Amino acid sequence: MNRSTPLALNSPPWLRVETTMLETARDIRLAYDRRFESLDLNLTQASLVGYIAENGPMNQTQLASALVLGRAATGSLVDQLEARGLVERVPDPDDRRVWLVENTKAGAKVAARVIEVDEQLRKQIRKGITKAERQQLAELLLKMSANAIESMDETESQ
Amino acid sequence: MNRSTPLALNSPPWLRVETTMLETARDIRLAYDRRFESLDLNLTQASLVGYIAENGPMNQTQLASALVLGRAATGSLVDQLEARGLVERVPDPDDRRVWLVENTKAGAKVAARVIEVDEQLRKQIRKGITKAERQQLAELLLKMSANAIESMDETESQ
DNA sequence: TAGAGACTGTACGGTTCCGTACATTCTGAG
DNA sequence: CTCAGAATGTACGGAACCGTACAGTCTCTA
Repeated sequence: MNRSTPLALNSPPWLRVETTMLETARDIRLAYDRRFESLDLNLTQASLVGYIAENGPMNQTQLASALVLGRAATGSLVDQLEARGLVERVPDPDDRRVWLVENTKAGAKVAARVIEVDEQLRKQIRKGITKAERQQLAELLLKMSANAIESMDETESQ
Repeated sequence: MNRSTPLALNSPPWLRVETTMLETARDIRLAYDRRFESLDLNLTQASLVGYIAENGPMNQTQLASALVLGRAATGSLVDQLEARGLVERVPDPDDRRVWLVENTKAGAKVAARVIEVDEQLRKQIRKGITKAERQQLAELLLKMSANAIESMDETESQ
């Protein structure tokens, strides 16, 4: 046991389930980061490389929306990966504004490992949880997401 | 519809449920931040004030662990709130190293609003979700959390 | 065939948090 | 009593993002 935080149970009373989720998300992100450390990547970087591997070259705006990041952050992310020779920017022949980001050979190799690692870890995280439960979980999450977004829309118009 | 990101469904294929959760957590945090904007607080600040209101004065290390934050971050959080007159540091009579952080009168007032706002938003986020579902959701989350942490412990010893 | 408006990527400053190192203070073993 | 080791809060540098502003391109309408 090398963890000071004793799990979400004795957490702030507000946010109950909500807090639990925030913390679970944090734990999962951390687990992924740890796992990708051996590849010298964090979760975001790994996602980018992996995403390109599965969906082909793509411009930065598309990447940003896929990764749920801003365009600026995505740009600097690509900078980092490009500096390390994992991806490269090639001009889009149809639009001189955009770069198509694609994996280099090295990047493709890393991407394969990324996908492997993801599958492994995902399996571990899902241990003891049935497919039906997962499905229900996903539904609830989406519902909460939608509710949260809806609540923001309301607040805006005040 | 004022949202560019079309929800988690068309997100990176890896991390499926996991990604959905990461994003849901992000949405919820955002919704809280938005909601607390009217009090000029973000979720973290609000949590601190609210937590003290319900649990009484407390030193920073305790606060840090309750908020799942580092001690340094907690310190600067208290700085901010102290500068705004919402909390104050009083010396602990039993230990000259520690400050007891407590709400000022203004802080207590804000805390009451925080708790209200939390209750409201929580209700909205839970719309269409039964208590049983919430309970199951919490269980699944805790299980995933535990799995994630366990996976990190393993990785360490390699 | 302009020219307004939308879109793409980048620059920059700001925020929130982490991790490490540090001075101060407490605590317990001898 | 003393002194090593633990704990508390702070200082500082760094990472990851956001949001805004901007220059360069495209695109569509008149």
